Amino acid sequence: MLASVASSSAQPSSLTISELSARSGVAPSALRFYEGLGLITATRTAGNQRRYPRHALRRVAFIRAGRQLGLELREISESLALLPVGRAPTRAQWSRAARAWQARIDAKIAELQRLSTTLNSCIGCGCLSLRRCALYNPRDAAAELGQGARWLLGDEPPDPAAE
Amino acid sequence: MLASVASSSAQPSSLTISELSARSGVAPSALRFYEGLGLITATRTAGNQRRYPRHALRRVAFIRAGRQLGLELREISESLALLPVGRAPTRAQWSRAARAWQARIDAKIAELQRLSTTLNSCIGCGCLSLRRCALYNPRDAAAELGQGARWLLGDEPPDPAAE
DNA sequence: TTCCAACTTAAAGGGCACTTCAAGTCAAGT
DNA sequence: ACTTGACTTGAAGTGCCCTTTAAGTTGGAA
Repeated sequence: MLASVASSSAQPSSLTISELSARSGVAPSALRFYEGLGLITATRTAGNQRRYPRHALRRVAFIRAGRQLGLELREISESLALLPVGRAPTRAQWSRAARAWQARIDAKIAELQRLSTTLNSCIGCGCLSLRRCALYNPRDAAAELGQGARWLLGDEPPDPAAE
Repeated sequence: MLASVASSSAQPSSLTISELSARSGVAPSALRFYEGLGLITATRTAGNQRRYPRHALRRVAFIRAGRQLGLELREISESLALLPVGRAPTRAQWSRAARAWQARIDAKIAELQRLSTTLNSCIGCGCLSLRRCALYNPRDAAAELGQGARWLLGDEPPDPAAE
């Protein structure tokens, strides 16, 4: 079962696809899929089976982190391009790659916090007007309408016609 | 062009699908799709065209916010069930619905911050070991390995065999 | 009345990220 | 040698979220 080649001890110098799958938590089919997209690479044995260098694990972890972040594989692929394929990244390389993600994470968090405060303010002020609530006009609500009556709960202040 | 029925003034009492589309930023096809899933509803004119009450805009905004959050339409549908279909929500109803989202937003932010600190620590300490880096074993890395040598950059400390 | 833009439907298509399947090959133990 | 489990491929299937298309109807202005 152990497909380790040389060292029978703790760390095999290369991983089979099922080993990489087990250690990364990513299905073999997904790993093949990633390979098809060029996100990871593998060498082949004489019998045409894939063997992954250990640092493929890093790439896969990177991919999963990106997916979790909500990025598409194409975008992940671009960030991944900052890391060397055949060997472990240098500290500088890793730093560059990680920093690229950092920006996206920060943006994502900021976006969520904006949504959060918007929702909170909707609760707090009871502002359920279609025209005034920031939820409806996310990008320009605050700027566009600086003042105006503050009616609660109803969609509109005049026009009591119900439907 | 204006499909407003009664009031020719500022706010039509109901919206055509293209009006709702324009005001929500969601394509008509998506609105029909949402309707098929029961996320929004519309009355029909004598000629079978959809007419949306103005507060449909709120529902659509809610849906988009949820999508932005990364939720599936099925989950959004559940939260949406807290809001009344035929009229504007009361403050209490809105509060309940919004609070449900708040929890998810908070969780998502926490998750992103975890990823952020993980990446940062990887850069800071230069920890690129496959076995030690939190990126590889997100859930148990910190717990599993409390001590050990701190080698930098290489995948492994012994076993200098390259491939 | 005539015209055209906007609307209707059902069905098919598309992008993404995979998974599943079928049919076969490889590796390793007995 | 044989068996069994892990591997290989390409193609098709899946789930989600829509979009596009085709063919026809409606609504409002000229």
